[in-house]
Amino acid sequence: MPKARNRSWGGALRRVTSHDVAARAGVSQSTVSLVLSGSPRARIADATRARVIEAARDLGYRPNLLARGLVQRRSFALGIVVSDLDNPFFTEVVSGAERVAADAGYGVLLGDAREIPAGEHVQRLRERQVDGVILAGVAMEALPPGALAGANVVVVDEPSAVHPGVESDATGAGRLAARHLLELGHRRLAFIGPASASHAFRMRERGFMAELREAGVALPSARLRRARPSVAGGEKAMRALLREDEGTTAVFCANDLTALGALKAAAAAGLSVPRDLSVVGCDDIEMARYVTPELTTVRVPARGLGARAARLLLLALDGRDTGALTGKPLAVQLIPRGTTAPPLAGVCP
Amino acid sequence: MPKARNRSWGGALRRVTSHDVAARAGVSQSTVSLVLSGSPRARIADATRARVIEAARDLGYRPNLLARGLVQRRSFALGIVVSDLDNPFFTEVVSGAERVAADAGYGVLLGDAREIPAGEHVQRLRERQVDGVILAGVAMEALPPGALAGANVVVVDEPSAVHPGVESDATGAGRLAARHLLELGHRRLAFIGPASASHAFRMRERGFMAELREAGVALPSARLRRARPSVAGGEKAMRALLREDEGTTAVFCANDLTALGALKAAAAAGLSVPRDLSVVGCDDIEMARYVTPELTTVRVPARGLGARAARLLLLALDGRDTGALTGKPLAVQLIPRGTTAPPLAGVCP
DNA sequence: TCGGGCTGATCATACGTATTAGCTGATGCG
DNA sequence: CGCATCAGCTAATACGTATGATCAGCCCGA
Repeated sequence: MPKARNRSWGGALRRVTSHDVAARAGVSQSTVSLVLSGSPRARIADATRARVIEAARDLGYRPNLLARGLVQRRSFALGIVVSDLDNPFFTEVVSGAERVAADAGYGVLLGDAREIPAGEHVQRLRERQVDGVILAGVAMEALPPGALAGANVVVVDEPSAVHPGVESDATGAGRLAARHLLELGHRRLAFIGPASASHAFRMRERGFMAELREAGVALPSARLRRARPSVAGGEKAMRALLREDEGTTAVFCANDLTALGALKAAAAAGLSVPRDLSVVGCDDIEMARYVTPELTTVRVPARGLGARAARLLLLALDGRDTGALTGKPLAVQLIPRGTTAPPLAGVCP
Repeated sequence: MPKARNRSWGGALRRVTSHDVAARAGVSQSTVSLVLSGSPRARIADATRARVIEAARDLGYRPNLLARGLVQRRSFALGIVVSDLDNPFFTEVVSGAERVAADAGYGVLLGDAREIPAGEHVQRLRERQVDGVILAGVAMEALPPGALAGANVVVVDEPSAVHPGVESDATGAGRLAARHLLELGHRRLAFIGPASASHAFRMRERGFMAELREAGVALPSARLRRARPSVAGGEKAMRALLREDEGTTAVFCANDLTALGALKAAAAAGLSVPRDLSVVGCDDIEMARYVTPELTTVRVPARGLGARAARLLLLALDGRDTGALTGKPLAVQLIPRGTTAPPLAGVCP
């Protein structure tokens, strides 16, 4: 059997390199590099430039970004770590960030912090030399100290003295929910949310409470329920609330998944929403429009947060001024739908 | 102002390299490499090994995976390109793949084919030297010829003579839906699905049609509606169906998003589901359980597909036998819920 | 005494690119 | 004619790691 010259199967093809292009164009490798990716002010004769480009096209040359990254000390990739890839809110954040990163020619490395802790993901991403990292839904305290030292990081909905951040108006979200329910006439309100280290959750709760306080409405501790921010968590918390408390007429949930769980539990208990109970969520994930009745919620622009985080990161990498993008929280908006209504009057209207 | 020795701000820290570790441990760089990532059978004295490990720990050494990838010609990363990152089905596929890849120490590069075509994503991923690529929801014909030449590719739910694939039993899904509706007594059936190049969609349709044919039930062309596989597409198609056709008692939609759209249109037309119309979806995305009534659908294990694709890819990269994982489609399962019921009898039961 | 085998480490090089300094010939200028 | 300038290209090197070849001892058997 004769030795195969160019085995196209059973072994990796030899990648075509800039040296191959150089040989075919009759120039040096440096020239190829200058033509194909050098600064545009490089002085190359038009004829030479054309020969190189043609040779590259003929050979199907593709630069090796690992090599480029090694010498430039930039990988033109960024990482994004989210707390829960199964939460539609975070997949929207990812989706928004992916789009602007890809448009800018950046690669996107993904990390889901459910199985592997966020700190570990950050380590790995840094080993891969990503130019920056976006953290969403990850509490800073959950990271080992120094994990982010010297890294370009943008945090979503989490305050940081050292890293720039992108945030939604979480306090405002809580206030909007409270005001909506108060205006409908509710006075016996409950809150379901996580005892989470996550800042956004804390602020939604705080805004809700502040608005109640300012309206002179009290929220007894029995109506403050802790739950993991998932459907199952919301369901469980709602069951407990219904068991231990009689008079609640409206409940605000820290996110939509929780609210969906609450709706489930309410239905299971034979309650009719919004007649017997009003429910407000937060996030406005797509699902919120498909439950019946449709979920009243506070819209948080997840895709916008992701996109803005990516833009901020890219600007910072270019050493550009990031002032214009930082500072002002993204606006949230109450979306009144079908799960809220005035409370049933005591006996008769 | 004295010159800062080690500026920790205002400039990138010099990364600590294996040379630094070598210097501190009093050995050569090669030794460091052998200790930290050489084959375990490398002959290194225990004392030396300990010194190196300690030095690495003290300095916080992290290997540069770009450099490693360059020399090993492996990046230990894989790419995943999906047709639509906003479709929960595909985010589940991604989620499943990410988990097994991360567990195996692989990085995951993400590409969304809505803005940038799949072929372009594949090119970029190959420039980044990913070891393999997973394609989900991407029709092979949509790729420029040769885009995958010489690459390790696993396709999800798309047949390929050249690349290994992972698939669900799409024909079976169509058959299950048909059988379910037939058993309930429906005879005037409709189908809503994309005129898509995607194989899974075609097979779902084909299975549905085959089952009807074998049962001697005809499906007139007015009841075969084309729609983009999204909520909006389903809604539009359902509106058209209701406008142009009177007698339909049940409809099978090629995926759940389409079915949700159909439900929307039905409700808008004043129809009561499942009394006036039965609807069956396909995928069993999480949303399916939150509409009211809950959507009857055929469960396709999205996460399983993603996980299996990743496992298959990793096996292939190790040159291991992939036979055990390939071949048998993943089973699908009818999930009867609230959107299907027997048809209303002609006049009176 | 010599050679052979073994252990434990190092030397040198390659991976594919970007980039700086330098080379060559031609042109301009006094 | 002498020298500086400049366009257009190349040679050489660095990026940080992995790895095959090599080497220094050292012990042992003949």
